[in-house]
Amino acid sequence: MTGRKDAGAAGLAALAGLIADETRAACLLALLDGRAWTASELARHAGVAASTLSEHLGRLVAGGLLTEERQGRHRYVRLAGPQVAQLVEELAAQVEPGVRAARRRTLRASGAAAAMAHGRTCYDHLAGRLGIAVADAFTARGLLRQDTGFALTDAGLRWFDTAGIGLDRTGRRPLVRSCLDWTERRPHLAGVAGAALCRHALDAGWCVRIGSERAVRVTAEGERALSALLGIEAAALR
Amino acid sequence: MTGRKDAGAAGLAALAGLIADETRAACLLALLDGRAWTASELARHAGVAASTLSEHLGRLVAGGLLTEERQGRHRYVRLAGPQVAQLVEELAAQVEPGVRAARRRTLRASGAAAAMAHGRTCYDHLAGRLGIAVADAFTARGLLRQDTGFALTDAGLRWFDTAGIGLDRTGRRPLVRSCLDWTERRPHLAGVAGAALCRHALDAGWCVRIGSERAVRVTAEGERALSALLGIEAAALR
DNA sequence: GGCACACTTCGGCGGGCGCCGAAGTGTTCG
DNA sequence: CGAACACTTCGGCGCCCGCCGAAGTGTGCC
Repeated sequence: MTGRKDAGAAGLAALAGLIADETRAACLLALLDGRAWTASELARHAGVAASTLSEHLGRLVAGGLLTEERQGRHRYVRLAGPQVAQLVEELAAQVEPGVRAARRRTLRASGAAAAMAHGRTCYDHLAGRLGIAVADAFTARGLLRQDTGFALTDAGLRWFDTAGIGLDRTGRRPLVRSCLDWTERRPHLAGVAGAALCRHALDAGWCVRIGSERAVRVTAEGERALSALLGIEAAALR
Repeated sequence: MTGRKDAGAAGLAALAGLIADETRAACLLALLDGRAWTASELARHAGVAASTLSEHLGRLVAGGLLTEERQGRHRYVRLAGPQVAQLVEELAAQVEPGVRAARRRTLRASGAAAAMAHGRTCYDHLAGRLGIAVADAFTARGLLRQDTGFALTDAGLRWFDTAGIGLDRTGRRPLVRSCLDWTERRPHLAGVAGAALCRHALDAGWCVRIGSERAVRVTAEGERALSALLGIEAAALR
């Protein structure tokens, strides 16, 4: 080692460099809703010209953070997978302590922020107070073990089975993973199980998306289901 | 939302920007050994002038990724905590797929790389084939559950107790966490338990550091202990 | 006290990157 | 077919950032 840099350093810097731009960061955060956005939607969201955003998308796709899907004159992009979502989440969670002051400044300037804190999706699973309530209920009922790590118990596996929520255990993705919540600073349920639960909650009408953002609202039917299946009191969701 | 960027985007970009420089990235990777380095050591390691590195350190400290400790005319820096190590690890793990080709090019150019793949520390816990062997042995003996997440079992807690390795469960840090291994692409044991085990392994002479890098070598005594306590065959460590 | 050493500050240089608007390509729709 | 639209490519501009060497500050050693 004559003083030259590590081979990995260049790769690490390049990957971080993809995120190290405010416009690209805004795109990645927007795409955390797990859906596909068009280039113009992202350009409007980020407040830059279409031509500028086109170049950004090119770099993000080339760097493997996004995948694209062309349909006619539209270019749809989405996060390349759960690993990318996890990466962005983790970076964002690390940022929060510093940004908290700013958030306090804006106070509850927007009702949108309040709705996000209340309940939202985090790529493909539930987050916010709703996500925390679910994770806590799982833990309290002995379905999820959080004291010595983060794993479903056998009772937890049975719960998914009896609830009729199938878990695909064939892939490489972990069955369950903890994901640090931005707003609550506590872990919620991610991984295959978290995604399956979220999908079921949306499909079964337990909660519905608010507007075009990531925020979700629990329906009356959802309150009944969460109370019956997990013992979550409706009050805890408000 | 008139088209202006999210408040979080600026923070995310700023954090990523700290890592998005090859010199700073090389420093962070070097500091993954969990020890404190002086500014000149890092400058030599990264191959830049002392003045250049001084500025980099200033930014990393200001950004909260490093903490510094002045001793006389030396400036010692280290990673600010396990969260930072985790962040860098995760980014680096994401990079690997792309860098693999390059690694294959250099082949086993350096024996140092082979030693690192064999066994090393990853901030404060064990990694490499050694780390994987330990995690696998834990799992095979029913001490660690990896199929439904990643958590110690009650038997696992007892194992630490009888081995005389204390676990501090008072802090905020999770007792156990999975950490994706760069070289093996499989999870190994991190968190409080991983750190305690690594510390014990070094203190008890189960393994020793090779040179000044992160690589470690299992001693004859270590082979006996790992065989007796975890049923790890010495052959699996070579 | 004087010298060696670790680190910091400063000015200056060069390169890279993000931004835009204008022009070009391909798609959809009337 | 022509107009509207989504996206891309290209020049050009300006700024920021990483680099260095030289000079300055503080510490430790003889």
